[in-house]
Amino acid sequence: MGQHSCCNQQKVKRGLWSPEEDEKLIRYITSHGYGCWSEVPEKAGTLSLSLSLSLSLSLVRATRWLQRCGKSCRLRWINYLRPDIRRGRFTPEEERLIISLHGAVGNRWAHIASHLPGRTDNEIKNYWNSWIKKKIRKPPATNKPCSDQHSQLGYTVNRADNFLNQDLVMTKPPFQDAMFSSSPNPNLFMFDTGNERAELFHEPVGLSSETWVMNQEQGQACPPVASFMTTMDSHYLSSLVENIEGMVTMEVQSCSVNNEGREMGLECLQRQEELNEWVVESQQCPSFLFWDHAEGSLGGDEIAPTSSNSGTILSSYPSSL
DNA sequence: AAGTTGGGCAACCGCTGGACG
DNA sequence: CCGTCCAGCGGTTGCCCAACT
Repeated sequence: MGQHSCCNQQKVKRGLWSPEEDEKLIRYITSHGYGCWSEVPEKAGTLSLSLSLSLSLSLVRATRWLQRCGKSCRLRWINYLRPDIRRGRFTPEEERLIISLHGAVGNRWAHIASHLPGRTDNEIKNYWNSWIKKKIRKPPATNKPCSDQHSQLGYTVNRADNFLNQDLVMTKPPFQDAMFSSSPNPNLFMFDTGNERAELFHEPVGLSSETWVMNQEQGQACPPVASFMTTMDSHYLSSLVENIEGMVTMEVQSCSVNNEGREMGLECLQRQEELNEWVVESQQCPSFLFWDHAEGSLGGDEIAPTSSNSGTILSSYPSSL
């Protein structure tokens, strides 16, 4: 546990920043900008020296340098002192965006922050972690909007809590398009690939109720079941269950993934038949999420053609999200 | 009133990758 | 190609303070 390399040169202070230190940094950055963070502490202190002529010499000596490492200065500026920082509670819109983006990109806080002007990655990360803690502690809800319908249909309505103790695969490189290209029902899945992943979360294809199609088998109008696969972590799963009205949760236990996803697809197909009934009854438009909690790695190139994975199918992704 | 607990969050640490000599 | 430096990132720590006992 050594000091960071940039902190070796001289004795640096750690811990909370004092208002004086903040002032030094702000003065320096606003008048000079920041080029090389490692130079900021000394230069900021020098600037402060010229502004501190009225102080006693000893005090000036003591404050000559901003006794922080450049890294600390950078962090302080980016996370706290920057003028465009937006503070205060997250709005519901921001919350939704965070949930959506987190589902798409995982713990890439900087990426998520880039979509929320004025918010820092640190802030979002802290928010997410504390928020999730709260969610986990919450006692299980007893009246999910769809629970009645699902119990009638024999669906398993899961709560996030049921999954939180399982080993989860955090967001991994996305699945490959070709991975399950010959899945028995091509409508059942869409596969998120690379950069398209986030878009899928924003605008799940086929979720519009205006594009309902005839279900040939049942002869009834039925919304297309737009589906996509993703790896999800427990946090995101929790947020879905807790916040999305009309959440439908379906589970496929211990399905295996063979080289073409056939076996998994078959099981999903059975589920889809059940789902179709529900769709007709409820006039709702769900989609599938595939949540993998398999042992070992899953996702992207790491999916070996013959690997066997357990998995969970979660459905419902209302278009209102 | 004093001690304890837990949440919020600022700050730190270690790692990674890009730039550059 | 290799080594060094540095910015940036995500995980983690630890402090502060309010709520609770």
